[in-house]
Amino acid sequence: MLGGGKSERRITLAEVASLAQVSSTTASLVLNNREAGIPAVTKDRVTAAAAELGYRANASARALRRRRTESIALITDAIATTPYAGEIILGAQEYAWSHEHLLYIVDSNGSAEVELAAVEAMLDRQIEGLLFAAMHTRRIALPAPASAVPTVLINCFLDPDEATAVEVLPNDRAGEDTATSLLINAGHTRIALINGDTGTYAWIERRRGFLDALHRHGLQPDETLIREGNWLPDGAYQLTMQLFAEPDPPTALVCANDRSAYGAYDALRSLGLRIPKDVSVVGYDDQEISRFARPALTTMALPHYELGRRGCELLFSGQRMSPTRELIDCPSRIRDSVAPPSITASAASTRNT
Amino acid sequence: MLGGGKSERRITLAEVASLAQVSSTTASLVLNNREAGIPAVTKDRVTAAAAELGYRANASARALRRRRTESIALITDAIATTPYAGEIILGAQEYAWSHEHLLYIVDSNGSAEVELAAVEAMLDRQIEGLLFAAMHTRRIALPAPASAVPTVLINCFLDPDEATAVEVLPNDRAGEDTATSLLINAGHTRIALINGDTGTYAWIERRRGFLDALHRHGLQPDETLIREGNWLPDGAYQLTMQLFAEPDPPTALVCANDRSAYGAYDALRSLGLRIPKDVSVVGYDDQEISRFARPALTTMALPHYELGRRGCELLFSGQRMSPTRELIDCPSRIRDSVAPPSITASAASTRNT
DNA sequence: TTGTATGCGTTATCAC
DNA sequence: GTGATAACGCATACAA
Repeated sequence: MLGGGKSERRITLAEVASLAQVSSTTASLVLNNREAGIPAVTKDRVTAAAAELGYRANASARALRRRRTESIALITDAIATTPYAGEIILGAQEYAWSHEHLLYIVDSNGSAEVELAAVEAMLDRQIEGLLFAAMHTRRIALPAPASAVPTVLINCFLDPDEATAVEVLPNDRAGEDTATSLLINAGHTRIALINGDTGTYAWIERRRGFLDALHRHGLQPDETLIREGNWLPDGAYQLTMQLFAEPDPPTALVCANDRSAYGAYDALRSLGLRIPKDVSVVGYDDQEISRFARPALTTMALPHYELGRRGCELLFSGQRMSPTRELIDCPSRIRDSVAPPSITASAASTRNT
Repeated sequence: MLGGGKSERRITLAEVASLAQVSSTTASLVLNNREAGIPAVTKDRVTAAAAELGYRANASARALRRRRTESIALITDAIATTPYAGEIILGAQEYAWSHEHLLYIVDSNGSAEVELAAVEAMLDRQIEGLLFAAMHTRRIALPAPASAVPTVLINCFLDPDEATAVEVLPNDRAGEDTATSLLINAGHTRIALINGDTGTYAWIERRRGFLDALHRHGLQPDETLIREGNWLPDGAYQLTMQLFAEPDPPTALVCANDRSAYGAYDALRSLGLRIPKDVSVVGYDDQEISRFARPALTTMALPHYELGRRGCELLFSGQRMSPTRELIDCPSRIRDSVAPPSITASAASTRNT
């Protein structure tokens, strides 16, 4: 398999040296910019010879000798399921590239077995660092051999008990705080939270952020306005219908993800309520289509690219990797789904009480 | 940068051989399953020693010697901009993995300079094959050095003049034919095409497929029903409004991409037309949100994963790579946006003539 | 059946 | 300043 292409043998350092009439030692010195005080003439002869022959160092030989491969690896779960999460890869790759490193990538599909095998395959290849990334923020376990090499976790984290790695996570808490504050600053006081399933990082942190915002603005959270769906439009649709069937409905909805916001949109529309005139809505995740929704959805973006980039940066920073958790802010995407509460809507809701 | 991890020195073959009390030759033979007629006892001693020490071959040394790295590279443009296009990476990576190869990845961001540098960096590392992938189907140019190694183009193609590579592309033509046929089989005869900008592969092929379907079913294409937008909702919105402002409007819309379909949805909704009761709509691309749209959009999926996988498979197949173009079918996603034309709608359109 | 010797291409050591 | 020479870890031709 994988037979060869135009296999012209590659030029070796020895050939360059020979053409330049120096030893390969000198050639190596020159081509690696080891300022060992080599006269310019010699230098020029070597570089000229290298250029003429189109010499490029054999990375395998160099790696064997130097014990450095200038490669790192990124191990992910389920790349494909999350649109735009691929930007994590991009961020990591671009940072690595800008530091003369290349990136290997393996998607484990969530299989611990594959993860382990992948780490071993990478270590065999003498990679210099390891990046683990999850497409949805979640807890993971590190394959044991990973400890042989600096490791950074991107959008995932270890069991706090054995938290022994550098972690980079989106600041969902601050993000939902921001989103909620958008509503509060617009004048809303009865704000519902449509969350997803219980237990995940996003669920916990976004809920916290929601409550943070209320508290900071001196608003009492109303537990009856905090609901749990399934992160999907249909769940949010149901919840929205319920919320507005009850007395004193909210004037604004914090949907913990965009998909839920779409469900809420549908529900509100079928109730004859206008967005944002009658009800304001914010989402989370900034899915592509949110920009095109009508009205365009105000939401928080996940900093996928930045997570990948920063994770890689931390890996390269090479400080003796004291276990830390770094939070990356989620930028807001302010669009058209938020407005001040309408008199009538709030009056109506008051009347219903 | 990138200082070390727990740098326990790795076990070498020599150490295994020494523990097993054989020469490194024998150890090598055993561990590489070279059935050179080595007695089971010796074999066992070696494998036991290797296991005990946790020996794993140094891939750099092996690559230097064998001249094979068991690595390939994927060079992409703009991974991030297309949701789900990342599946190309996944498909390629999984196929490579299942054949004991690892995948390097570089995103060139469309820069020819980066592409060239990437190819050279990859060749330095003695990769065995090269994959080029574009996130939107398009023509690309291959950096010259790429010819040193087998190369496959995924979702992109060369200038036909110098078509000298293996190409794997989505069969947009057959796909749009299928989509259009869905409408025709439902009974529609006045079908409009809302296409994107002029000139791209998708534009050309989807248009062809649309016409193919009409012809095959004995329908005369009506040029006034073939419109060009901008692949975006707003363009499709305008076009839809125009189409339905004219006499004898269509009863069904073939939108050449899902985003256009969303724009059409909005336009139809604002015209008070119901989907699919009054007007049927099909899209193309199967964006995530199409599943959640109301009604759920019938559309064609791009076979990203399969493109990546098949591309990699062709690379490995290693046939002397005669330049070929292989088309991968786009699976249909049949949902709720297609229905037979309503009597009133078709009656109305006839009346208007 | 197994071991010795050599080379893969590069870099490091240490003379000159 | 420059050049032999050895060594990185492994695989193989050849010898025994």
